[in-house]
Amino acid sequence: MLHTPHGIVETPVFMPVGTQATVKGLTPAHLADELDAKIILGNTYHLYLRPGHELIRQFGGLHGFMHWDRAILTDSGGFQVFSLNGLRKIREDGVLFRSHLNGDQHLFTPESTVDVQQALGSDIAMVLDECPAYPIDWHKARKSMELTVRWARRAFEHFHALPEETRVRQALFPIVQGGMYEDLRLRCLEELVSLDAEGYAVGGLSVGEPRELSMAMTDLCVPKLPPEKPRYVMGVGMPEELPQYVARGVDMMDCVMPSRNARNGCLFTAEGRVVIKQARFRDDPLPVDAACRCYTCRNFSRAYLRHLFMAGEMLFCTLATIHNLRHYLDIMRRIRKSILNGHFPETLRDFSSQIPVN
RNA sequence: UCCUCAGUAGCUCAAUGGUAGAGCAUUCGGCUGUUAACCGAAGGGUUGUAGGUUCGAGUCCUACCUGAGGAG
Repeated sequence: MLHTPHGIVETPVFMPVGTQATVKGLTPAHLADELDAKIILGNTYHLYLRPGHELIRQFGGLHGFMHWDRAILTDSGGFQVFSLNGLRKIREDGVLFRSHLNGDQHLFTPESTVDVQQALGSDIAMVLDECPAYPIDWHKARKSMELTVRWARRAFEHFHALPEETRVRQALFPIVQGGMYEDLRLRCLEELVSLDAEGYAVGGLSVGEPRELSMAMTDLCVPKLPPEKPRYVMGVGMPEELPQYVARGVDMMDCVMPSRNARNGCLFTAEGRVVIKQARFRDDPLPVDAACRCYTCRNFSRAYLRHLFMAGEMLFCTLATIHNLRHYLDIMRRIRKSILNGHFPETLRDFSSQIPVN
C-alpha cells in the first residue's frame, strides 16, 4: 500500500493518464465513483506551459484546481523532451526546448522541475530524466544514462534543501535509464538506489523496442530495486501485459493506451479488441463487452457507440474512456485480489491463455 | 419561345487542348511516462447524352437532355 497525503493506494496499481489536469473525456466523479481510480497522472511539461504552475498553486495545487482529492503523480517532462525531438536541446544544466504551443523558449532543469511539481502539489513527483530514443548505440546510451544520474542527484539535493515551512509533502522518484543495455541499466540502478528514494521508476521503455526487450529490461531492473519501495514501470502497457509486469514485481504502471485508444474507437475486452468503427457493428445490439459491468456496457449497444463515433459526438469519448479504463482497473483489481488470496499464479495463467488483444 | 450560366468520384469542387485530382464521406489499419476526439492506407470515374474538329477533347464546335437565373 502506498500511503500518500491524498489517500492509500493499493498496489499493484494502474494510473490513468490525465496530462492536462484532466483524464480526457471524464469528470473526477467518473474517475472516483464509476472507476474508483485511486491515483492519476498529471504532467509537468504541459501544466507548466499552460495554464502555468503558479496559477495552479493559487488554486490549491492540482488537487484544488481540478477538483480531485485522491492521489496524483506528476511526470517530470522528461518524456516530452524525448517526444518533442527537434524542438529541444539537451545540455548539462538541463533541457532547452521550444513550446509546442507557441515556440517560446524554456529551460527545464532538475531543480526547476522539482519546483514546478511542488507548485502542482502532486503526491509523487518524478525526477527530470533523459529518455533516449530506440535504438541508440551503447556509447550514446551511456552518456545519456550518466546525465540522467547526475540530474537525479541534483534533483534530490534540491528537493532535500527545500525550505521546511513552504515545502509540500511529496515523494520524489528517480528513473532508471540506460537504453536496452543491461550493464548500463544496472549501473544506473545502483547509482539511483544510493539516493534512498521513496520509490523508483524504470523509464525508457515502450519507445518502439520489441515487447520482449521491454520485458527483459523489466526482468533485469525491477528485482534489483528495493522490494519494500514502490517500483514503477513508466508508460506500459497493453491490457494483457499488465499481469506480466506484475509478475515481474512491478507495483505501478501508467499508459495512455486505454484513454487514447478509446477516443480513437478501439475498445478493449477480454475477448480482444472491439474496433467500434467497423461496419460489422452497425446494427450490433450487444454491449462492447458482455462480461464488463461498467456504465457503458450496462447501458449501451455497440450500434449506438458506433453511431456516436461516426457522428463525431463527444459522448463517445466519455463512454469509450469509461469502458477502457474500467477494463484496465478491473484487471488490476482482479490481480490484487488474487495476490491476497495467494492465487496470483493461477490468475496469471488465466490471463496468459486469453486471446491477445491484437 | 428566346437568352445566359452550369452539369467531372456518394457530396462540394479542381484540372494553359497533352497521364482526370483534392477535401469531406465510405471501408480498413495503427496508437504504449498524450504535441493525438489523432495519424495512415485503400476503394471509388464511359467527365449529362450523341456527333464533329484535332495527332490528341473534361476543355473547342453542333444538337439534344437536366438544372438555375433572366427576357417576353
